[in-house]
Amino acid sequence: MRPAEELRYLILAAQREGNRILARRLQPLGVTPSQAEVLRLLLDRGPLTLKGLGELLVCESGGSPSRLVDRLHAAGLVHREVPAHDRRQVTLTLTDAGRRVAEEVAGVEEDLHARIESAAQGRALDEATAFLRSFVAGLPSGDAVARRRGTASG
Amino acid sequence: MRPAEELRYLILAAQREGNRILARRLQPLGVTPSQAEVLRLLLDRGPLTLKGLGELLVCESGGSPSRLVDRLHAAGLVHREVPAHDRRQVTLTLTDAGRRVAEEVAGVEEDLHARIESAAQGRALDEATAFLRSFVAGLPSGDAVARRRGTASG
DNA sequence: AGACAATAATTGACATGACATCGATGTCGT
DNA sequence: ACGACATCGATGTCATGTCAATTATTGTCT
Repeated sequence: MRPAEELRYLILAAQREGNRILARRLQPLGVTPSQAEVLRLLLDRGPLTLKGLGELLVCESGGSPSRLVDRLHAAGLVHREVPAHDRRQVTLTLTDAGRRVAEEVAGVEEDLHARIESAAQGRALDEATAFLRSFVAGLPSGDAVARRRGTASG
Repeated sequence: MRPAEELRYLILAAQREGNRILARRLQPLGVTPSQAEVLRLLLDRGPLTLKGLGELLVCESGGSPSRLVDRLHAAGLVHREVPAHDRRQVTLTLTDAGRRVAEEVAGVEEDLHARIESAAQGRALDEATAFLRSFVAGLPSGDAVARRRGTASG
């Protein structure tokens, strides 16, 4: 098996398994991994428009995450408001319930990050990080990660 | 941003972008990345049952890939046969058309692998590979990669 | 003002993925 | 033989993801 091919499948496998682990841990909170990413972004970066949110999301890298936000709104976790100065945009905020869930999500993520670091077992993650940064540079979801690395939390 | 968190999102981003690149390149062939994985496995590893295929697939790591194969069968790329000795098992083979497409898929994958190696830029991929192997070890799709590494091609 | 391009979000269509459940079929113990 | 159990696939349901087309609204140019 060519090294690049194995790496490609390992990235696919890691994403799938990481997502499954996260999904199971998030299940008691009633949210999916994608929904959790939205909640965390709204918690850390205050009000966002759908477009602004889309530029920070790694999941749902393309178009606008309307349907993703729809479910969070239906669940009472996200508040939507149409500002008067531009009725094309939608301003998203966490409700009180949404903020509570978002904070629990942060705890769940801590566990997963600990598992990632334990899998590293002293190996330097810098090389892997640099490689992946290079691979996704200039692509939509790569830019999303870069934007989130740029500022405070996220 | 915590290193493990960035790495987590980079893996997600790399998987998404890699999949999009592959999907665009496969579009002229009329197959999706997941379908391409099935075709390649059938090309390299002769007849497979649905269960056997499922154990080698990294995508669709869970249950049985019935619906995935359904579309390939509907497209005339995969032949299904029910052996007499155990009518529970379905034997999958490539049709002639399926073999032609599978061979073209192999060429498309070469391009993507070249792009991966170019993103590596001399960086050692061994560390990244070892880290990801460790992370997915013992999990379904991690085992699938290991099984494929174990034998001849794939 | 009026035509027209640009922007933001929604929606439709299609294929995955994950999980649970169901039906058919073999196997095995008695 | 027969009934419990295991195995394999198929199917239902829900939530993503991706792309393209549509709608509503705003900015711009003449």
